[in-house]
Amino acid sequence: MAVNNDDIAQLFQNMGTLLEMKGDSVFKVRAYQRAARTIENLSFPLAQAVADGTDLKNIPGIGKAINDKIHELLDSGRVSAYEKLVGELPDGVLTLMDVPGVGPKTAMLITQELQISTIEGVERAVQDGRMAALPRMGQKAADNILRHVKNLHTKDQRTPIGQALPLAEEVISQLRRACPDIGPLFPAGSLRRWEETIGDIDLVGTSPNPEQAGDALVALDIVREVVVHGPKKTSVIVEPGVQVDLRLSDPGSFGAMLQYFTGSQQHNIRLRDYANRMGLSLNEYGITDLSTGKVEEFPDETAFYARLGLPYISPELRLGMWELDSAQEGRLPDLVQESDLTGDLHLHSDWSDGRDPIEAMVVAAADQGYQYMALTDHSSGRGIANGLSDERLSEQIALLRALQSKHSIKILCGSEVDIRADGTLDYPDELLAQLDVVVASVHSAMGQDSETMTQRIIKAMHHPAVTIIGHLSTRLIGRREPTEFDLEAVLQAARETGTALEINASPERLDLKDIHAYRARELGVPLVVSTDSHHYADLPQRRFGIAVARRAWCESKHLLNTLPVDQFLAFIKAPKPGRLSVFDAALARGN
DNA sequence: GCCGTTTTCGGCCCGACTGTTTTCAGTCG
Repeated sequence: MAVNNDDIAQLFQNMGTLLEMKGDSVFKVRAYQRAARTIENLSFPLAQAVADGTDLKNIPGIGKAINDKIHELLDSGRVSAYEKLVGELPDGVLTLMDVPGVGPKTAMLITQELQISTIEGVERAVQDGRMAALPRMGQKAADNILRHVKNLHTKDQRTPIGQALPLAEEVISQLRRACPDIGPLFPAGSLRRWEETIGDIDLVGTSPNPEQAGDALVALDIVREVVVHGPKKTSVIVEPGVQVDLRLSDPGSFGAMLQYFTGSQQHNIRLRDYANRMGLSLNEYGITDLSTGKVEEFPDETAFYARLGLPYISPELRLGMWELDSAQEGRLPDLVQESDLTGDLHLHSDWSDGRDPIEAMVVAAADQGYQYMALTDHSSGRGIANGLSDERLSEQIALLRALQSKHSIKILCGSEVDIRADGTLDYPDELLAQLDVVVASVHSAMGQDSETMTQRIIKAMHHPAVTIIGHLSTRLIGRREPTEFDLEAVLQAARETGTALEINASPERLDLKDIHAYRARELGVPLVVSTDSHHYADLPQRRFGIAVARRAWCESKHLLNTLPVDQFLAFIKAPKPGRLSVFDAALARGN
């Protein structure tokens, strides 16, 4: 079986944990954890890189020892040092770490003293009093463990950003009503970095009276449970089971606070390491000159980074990967923004499974400030989505052409055509040829093996009418796993055939995902951010798609639908694969 | 285990909070 990056990252994460349990150097532990974080954020598969002869030691955080272990894993399917560690430690220690509040030390204590290796065993040990009797334990600590175990059953760990962001906005609005003297108040953490799923909601703001604001948070009706409540930090669980952390500062030091709580942890570790070498120390209150002990405060992040001799680094880039090196060298990308989009190329109406009439979608697109839009209802193979028959599509094309005279926005005739299991499309070629934009998507036979799925998608890309491949992996975040396919081969084919790939902005999809979009950009594949709107009110969801593009280090020029309408039309009117030259020319000009 | 505008050896981010503790260990982010 192929070993993917997530498998490798998990192995190193476990190695770090096991070493920590053994009491090994915390720096060694951190090295493994850093390598794990880096590997899960890589845009390319390590297995492929090794096969191509890439020196992995060029990747930050990977040195000789970890490089050797990766090679050993890829060659033999196992890592002897890891197996030895697992053998030395009690069974179940890693399992117990799944319980929040149970770290390496507690997991070791429980497994060694009570010979417990399962979550169920932990539950029983709390109930019969054995847990509380352990050294450095007590009734309260034991009860807390039980509470977390119970939560494990009810709540699955991470919240999709599409749910977390509105929830954060609701908590902010309620907190403001309850405590009007709060100043600026923003989501920080993974939400501000626009990660596709959120562990907990970090809120950061300013207040003349932070303790009062914490009290107000605890008292909100939506709060189900208080986790911690101290003078500087308050954490609660709100309905429907998401943790919210609140930190407040003086306006004068807000920049340091926001930077600190935006993270990521790896970004902050690297930034502090960098600062230390300048004789500076960073914390959430400011920057301390280590030689004088003097603390400088910063009202905003731009000033904070500037004190370190760095340009502002956008939160979407703060992963502790390559952003610091790029910042030092002045090579940070000028990231694409929502306002750069010139059109939406994936919109449904009530002709198929959308909720609104065609004209409502046209008006909504014009309201976004777009120069063009493509209506792309489903093809007939989507029986359940009320897909359009050949006749109804012909009828719709005629209607759209007629509608154009009433609107200044360019209306493009399109379709979201099914890619059938064998890679053929759901409409005859003559009909497809009449369309301006064809989004070809997989909606069926998602269980195909990787080789079949890869060939199926590539075959669709070779079709002269196919403009864009829609939601490539078909995943639904937290609900449906992505299909299996060879990303590198698909990206290669996209480039060769002049086919664009969609970043589907619907927050339940976000497909391409960030690291795949990153790889696509690296390989010069034209990308599109479309909303797949089924309702006129869905068009603003482009913000989620733009966030993915930004996390992929995309500038405006990397997206096809930032082109002015005349250039975009030139692209779709040119035959494949030569149309790529239109995109490449824009890429070279940098617009 | 990784890394280097001062180093191939000697460093390695930083603080809040809880629970069990009379001064701190463990966990989290």
